[in-house]
Amino acid sequence: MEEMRVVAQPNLRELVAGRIRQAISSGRFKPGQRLIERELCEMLGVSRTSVREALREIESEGLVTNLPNRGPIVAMVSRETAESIYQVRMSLEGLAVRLFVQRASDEEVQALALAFKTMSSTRARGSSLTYLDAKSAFYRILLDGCRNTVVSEMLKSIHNRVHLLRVTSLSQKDRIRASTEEMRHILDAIVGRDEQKAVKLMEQHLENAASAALAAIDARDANPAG
Amino acid sequence: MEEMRVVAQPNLRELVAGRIRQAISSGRFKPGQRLIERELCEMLGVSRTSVREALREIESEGLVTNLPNRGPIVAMVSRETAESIYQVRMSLEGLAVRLFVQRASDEEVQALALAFKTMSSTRARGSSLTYLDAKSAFYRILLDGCRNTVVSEMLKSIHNRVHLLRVTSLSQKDRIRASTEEMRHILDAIVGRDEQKAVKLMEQHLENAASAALAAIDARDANPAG
DNA sequence: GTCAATATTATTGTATGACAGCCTGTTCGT
DNA sequence: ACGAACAGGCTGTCATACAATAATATTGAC
Repeated sequence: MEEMRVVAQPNLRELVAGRIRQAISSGRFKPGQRLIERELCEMLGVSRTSVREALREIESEGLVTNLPNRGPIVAMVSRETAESIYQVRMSLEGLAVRLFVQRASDEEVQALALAFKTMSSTRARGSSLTYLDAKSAFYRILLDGCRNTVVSEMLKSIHNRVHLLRVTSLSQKDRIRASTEEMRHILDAIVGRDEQKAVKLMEQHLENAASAALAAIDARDANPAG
Repeated sequence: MEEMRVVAQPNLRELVAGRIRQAISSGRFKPGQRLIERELCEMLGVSRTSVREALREIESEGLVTNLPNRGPIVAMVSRETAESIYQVRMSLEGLAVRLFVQRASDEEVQALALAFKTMSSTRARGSSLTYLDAKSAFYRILLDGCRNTVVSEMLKSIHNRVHLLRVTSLSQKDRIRASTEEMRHILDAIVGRDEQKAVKLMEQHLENAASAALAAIDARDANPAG
């Protein structure tokens, strides 16, 4: 047994989907922007077949909207949809945190604590990019520790859609600081294996996050500049 | 303005996806069965392009699993996955019922009551098919009344995956009766606009449903016949 | 006769080219 | 300036092709 392949090699289409996803999440492709198949093909050096299948996948994640006979555009998240997203997020992250407390090993809890530390220290220096990376790492550990692939998948999708908003954390420095503080408390509850408390704190945290995000959206929508 | 088209005409690929979905949900395609592209093409009279794109869509809903270089099979839901599905379902239907109580108009509540009546009466005569149809109708009203498209979409997907189990309601007659009784109480709470109670009852209901389903799965897995 | 090596086949994964149909913007006639 | 014909771009779908891979059948050794 030379090699145990655990991670299935991704298809070309998976790779393409990943690249497009990243371009959207990173803000390189902006909401409302058309995604023209030919351009994506040239940009990625693959055929329309692969691009189209990748787009179907991303579409079902809600990152892309398909206008009939017009083609795909980067999804534009309305205020209503944003509200819906946050409601679902609250519900599912509540579940996730509860499962994590119930199921995660002490090592996983420790890894989560470390990830939080990294996160809060990257916050100190500027570079909002690495802050988001650290936050992603934090969530990855949380979702893995749940041992529930369904909630994991759904929350990954939800998080991508939240990134699409790109109004939350970035715009309000105060909110980042408060958010980190809230997460510290959540972490404490997790470390103390206090299920109820962790869930409650997570829900409050997301309630606050939602308020901030929705306020930012309202500002955006009121502002003609977009 | 002769006609206000509200419902976008479905693409060919959407139609194909719908047909395949239906074939899976109805049990015509059984878990583990290979879905060979050529056969689907012939069966539906469309090209591989359309079939493949439809399969991508269904795959991301969890109804189909893609084996690398082997192609898609109807998803086989393991006990673990079933547990995960029910945990998520509990969480999201809790949210759904809460939103419905908060937001649904009196007309919608009444429609829900009617749908339940239909459901419980179809239960009296045999025909488990129409019972499931009536149950679908009930849920459609519930999800529409939520005014949260995100939870709606996710629960549709979850319900499809639950159908895939096909061990829940059908196998145990007692369970159907008890389930209907539980739903009656949920409905009562909804009609009374008692949010807390409705959510709690729904969670209990799904807890019971999960127990029954998991027990049936354990029986299935213990039985070599499959 | 059994097992390993090899050939065969079936099917996917991807690319290419084609074309009708739908939008959009433009030009042209009036 | 206003609406109608026109042109271009893009999607939606089909057909075809072919390499890569997995499953199956076949051969051959012992």
